[in-house]
Amino acid sequence: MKRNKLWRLRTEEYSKAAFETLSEEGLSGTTVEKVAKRAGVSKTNVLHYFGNKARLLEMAMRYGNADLAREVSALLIRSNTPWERVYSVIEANFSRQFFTPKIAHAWLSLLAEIPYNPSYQRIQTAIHQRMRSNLMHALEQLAERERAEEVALAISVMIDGLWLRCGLHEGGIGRETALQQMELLMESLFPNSPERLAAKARIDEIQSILNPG
Amino acid sequence: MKRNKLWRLRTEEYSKAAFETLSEEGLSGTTVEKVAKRAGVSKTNVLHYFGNKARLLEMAMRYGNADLAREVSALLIRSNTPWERVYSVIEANFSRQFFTPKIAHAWLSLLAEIPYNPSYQRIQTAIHQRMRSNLMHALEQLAERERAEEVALAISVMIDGLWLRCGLHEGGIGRETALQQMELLMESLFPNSPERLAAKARIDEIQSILNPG
DNA sequence: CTATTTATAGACCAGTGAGTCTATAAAAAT
DNA sequence: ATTTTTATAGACTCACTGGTCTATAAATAG
Repeated sequence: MKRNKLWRLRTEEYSKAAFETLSEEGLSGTTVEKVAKRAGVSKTNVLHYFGNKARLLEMAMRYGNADLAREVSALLIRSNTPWERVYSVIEANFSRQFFTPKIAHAWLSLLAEIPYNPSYQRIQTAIHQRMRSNLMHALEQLAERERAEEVALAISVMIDGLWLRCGLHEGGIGRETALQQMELLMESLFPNSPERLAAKARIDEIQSILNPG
Repeated sequence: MKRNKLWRLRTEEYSKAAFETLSEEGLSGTTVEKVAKRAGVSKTNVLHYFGNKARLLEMAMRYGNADLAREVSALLIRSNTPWERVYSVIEANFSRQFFTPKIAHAWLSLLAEIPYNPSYQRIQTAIHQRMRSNLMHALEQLAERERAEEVALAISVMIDGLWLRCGLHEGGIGRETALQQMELLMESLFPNSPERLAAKARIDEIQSILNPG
């Protein structure tokens, strides 16, 4: 089995279709058949590429994360200071394109399965680990390690909580509210920091250039 | 259909069985048959009381919430100050008996279905609404309405996020870490407040008396 | 140009799960 | 005591789902 371009193209297509199906139908409503139909192919074909449903959903999870990871990277490489790196993580997580109920639904569906599937568990652990690592590299330059540690956790837990709410209650929490909440947290954790606010402003601007609308 | 004592007894039993099954098998692994087996009856009988699976899970959701609600009440009625009421909500949510991966798993499973089922949505909205209301009554006496509003949201989002993490990554977040995180948040939001710390200490004590171990 | 591999689909299979039908035991009502 | 209601279970149905088998078209290799 050598993986051609076609192979990569198809797996990408079908992972995407799976993620979208997940977001519209929920986990219980997501069948291989429906994913195939959405991609406009036969379910046999989907199975041909993934072998079984679990691997399909696993790839859907990776697919969903890839977008976010790119967004974080795009902001990180343009960051010059620790504070800018912190805000890169925050802004990317609430980007207009990604922080939507649809996507949050898909995530929720996958999260719920994590405790019962070691593969998903590993993927999710890696995702959290990377967020923690991104935050820690920046925060260690801004506070002692101990505090950096707990602040990094606070930030990422708050991010998770806001995503949860976004998926839960349609029209409840949107980008604005979420960013306002993050800012409440940041301002409380690090009050009176002009550097922090400057960094926030710069990343906000970069983000609105990269990703207008 | 007059609902006897037997009726209430059975629905309670089966709701509990459903909640436990959910926590051990996940949503996809939870079938009416399994719930019935766990309760030691036939699946026909379970269906006799609930009509269909959706209603069974709906009741499981209410069942899971009832425990928490009692815990909150038990602390609230013993609270004398606004700060104590705030900490009643916090402490109850991380009570040793409830803040466990098992229970978090069950919640996660149900949360994931909320976007696709209006009934679940209503229940969850009510739960969030009550938490918000509990927090607001207290916080309005401690800050202007606007700020009380956003602080209440921050607290409840953080609680949700910690529950999410508790369910996700076995051995990741436990009561100690969770309470430490909540305290980081509270200390940042309301620094240098002896009244707040006194309230925390008192509620902590009451809770450890009500619920030793 | 033929042979082999890869991509795709249709038909099919076996398992399962929700919900119903029928039957009987228990309880309540009259 | 008899009739009606409620509780419980076993057998069954029907839909659906993941996955396989077979077949064919397309592509690639030799």
